[in-house]
Amino acid sequence: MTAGGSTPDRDLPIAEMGVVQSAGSSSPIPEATLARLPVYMRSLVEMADEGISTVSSRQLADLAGVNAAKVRKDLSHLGAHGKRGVGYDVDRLLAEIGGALGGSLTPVVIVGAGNLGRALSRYDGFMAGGFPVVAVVDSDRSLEGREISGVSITHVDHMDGVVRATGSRLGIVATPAHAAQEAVDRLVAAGLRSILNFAPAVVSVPPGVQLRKVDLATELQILGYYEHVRTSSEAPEQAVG
Amino acid sequence: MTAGGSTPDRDLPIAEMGVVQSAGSSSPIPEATLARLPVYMRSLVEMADEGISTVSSRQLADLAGVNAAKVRKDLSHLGAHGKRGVGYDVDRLLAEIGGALGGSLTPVVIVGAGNLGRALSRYDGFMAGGFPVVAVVDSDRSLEGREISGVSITHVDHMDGVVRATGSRLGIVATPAHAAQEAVDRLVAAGLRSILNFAPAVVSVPPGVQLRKVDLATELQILGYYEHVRTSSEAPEQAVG
DNA sequence: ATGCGCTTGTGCGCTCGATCACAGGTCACC
DNA sequence: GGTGACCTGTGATCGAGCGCACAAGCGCAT
Ligand SMILES: NC(=O)c1ccc[n+]([C@@H]2O[C@H](COP(=O)([O-])OP(=O)(O)OC[C@H]3O[C@@H](n4cnc5c(N)ncnc54)[C@H](O)[C@@H]3O)[C@@H](O)[C@H]2O)c1
Ligand SMILES: NC(=O)c1ccc[n+]([C@@H]2O[C@H](COP(=O)([O-])OP(=O)(O)OC[C@H]3O[C@@H](n4cnc5c(N)ncnc54)[C@H](O)[C@@H]3O)[C@@H](O)[C@H]2O)c1
Repeated sequence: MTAGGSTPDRDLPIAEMGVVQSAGSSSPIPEATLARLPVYMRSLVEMADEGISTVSSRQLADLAGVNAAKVRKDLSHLGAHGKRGVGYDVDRLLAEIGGALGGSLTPVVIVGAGNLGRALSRYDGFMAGGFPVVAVVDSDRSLEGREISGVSITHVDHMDGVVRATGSRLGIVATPAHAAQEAVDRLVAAGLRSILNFAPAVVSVPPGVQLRKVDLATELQILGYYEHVRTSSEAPEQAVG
Repeated sequence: MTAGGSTPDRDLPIAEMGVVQSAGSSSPIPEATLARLPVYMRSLVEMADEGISTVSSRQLADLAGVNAAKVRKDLSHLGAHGKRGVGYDVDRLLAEIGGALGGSLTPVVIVGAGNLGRALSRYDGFMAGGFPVVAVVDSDRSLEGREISGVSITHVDHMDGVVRATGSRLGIVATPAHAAQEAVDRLVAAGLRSILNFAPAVVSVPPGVQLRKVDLATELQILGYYEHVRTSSEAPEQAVG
């Protein structure tokens, strides 16, 4: 029950945990930086479209809504050398970030063709971002064969074959919570090593499998907390001057 | 996020550092803890359903997939006193967490009734979690009046009235990226102070407004990065071929 | 050639979160 | 009543990440 990949608890060999070492050409790249690279990329694409060829860390920081020093440190992680006194070359930066993030297409399989699964399947932003949805599976046989934006739904029992046939490298779980662990297990069994889970359930994966979760209910509840605190401290009037 | 509200501690003058403390009853509760409370809550609800009345930090930690000490420290933040040698009372803990997170219902308004907005509107988990979707607005007049799970779509121009009439306290932005800033501005103008943004755009809000974002594309890209690093370090021979 | 303004790259201190470890409290059982 | 197993609450330590601030590099105007 203790999630191996998501929360490195006690039993994991610490040596293997942290980052993905140095076989490739790139450096480790810290998570926090990693999470910002796509944001930079979006801003850079916009600039490139406008014909801007050079950008300073300050400008990029403003567009991305972060600190300029952070931008510089982030970019330094992927060896992107800008010119002092000038800034960074937009096109080169795009290439560097793109390369660091994986560059080529990463086909995605979605498990669960309900409300959320269908919305995700139809989302063209994934395709645009290099993550084409090439397969959708569900346990509901009545959905079998139905098409969603060019991809026909397959029964979850055939996941193995579908994953292999389509070359999916990344799985998205959009099943009810009680089926999430099973869905994840099947994805892992099919050979996937990167999974994004939308179900509000704690699932465990074997070591070496990357599991991330998107917990919308939790996001709402965090906002709800602040809302609650605000209203209960605003109501009793401004006691402190 | 140039947002003044999204990361309170960073943007505020250090003098103001303490969070919301003064008037309210509860302590500040750190973000990291806040994000885990809903997870604990889910596990606790399950246990309560099974008739379990007492839980130790170890048990809860296993269910939530985290460290036991972390559970204890988290719970200590909301003054939830367990009994040494025994554990925590499940029902009391549920009440305490529920109270800390806001307790009562927090009505939600969704901006943008496209793929994602409709999926979110139909999601009954929000209602179950205390966040009923009481309003849906869109700029597309052809959607006006159409119903989604009991809520009829209103034109975005009437947002003010709808928000007031429904008592919405929390806004969800599910518009295209280019309309996100406008949507946020309108929500703020309507009096909302807590917003969850799904659009992949950097939006800014006035100080005091809580803005959180859910960036699905970024999640995929982070996974894609690890996938990329793994494959390029696992199959150096095959890749060269 | 030289000075000046602009920008990068990064060392440093700080805060926050995670984990360990242990003292102190509780209960069951004999 | 005493003993031992168990569990909580928290001080201490460690690491990640953030932002400041500055030295070093670059290019243009003169
Ligand atoms: N809909 C939303 O907006 C939303 C928002 C936040 C979180 N979520 C979460 O996302 C998940 C999906 O939500 P939804 O609204 O799409 O639910 P849904 O009930 O509409 O769809 C779930 C789908 O999963 C399929 N399924 C069930 N068991 C399966 C299995 N073992 N293997 C494969 N497929 C299986 C079902 O047939 C169904 O089609 C849920 O866990 C939900 O909590 C949804
Ligand atoms: N669909 C997904 O699964 C998904 C996944 C990740 C991110 N997103 C993001 O969520 C957002 C919505 O995605 P979608 O697929 O639902 O897009 P969509 O195009 O299907 O829907 C967008 C809706 O917003 C409405 N809209 C446009 N401008 C508006 C305005 N100014 N005020 C109010 N409403 C307005 C449109 O009329 C439309 O109904 C996008 O930013 C997208 O990038 C979507």
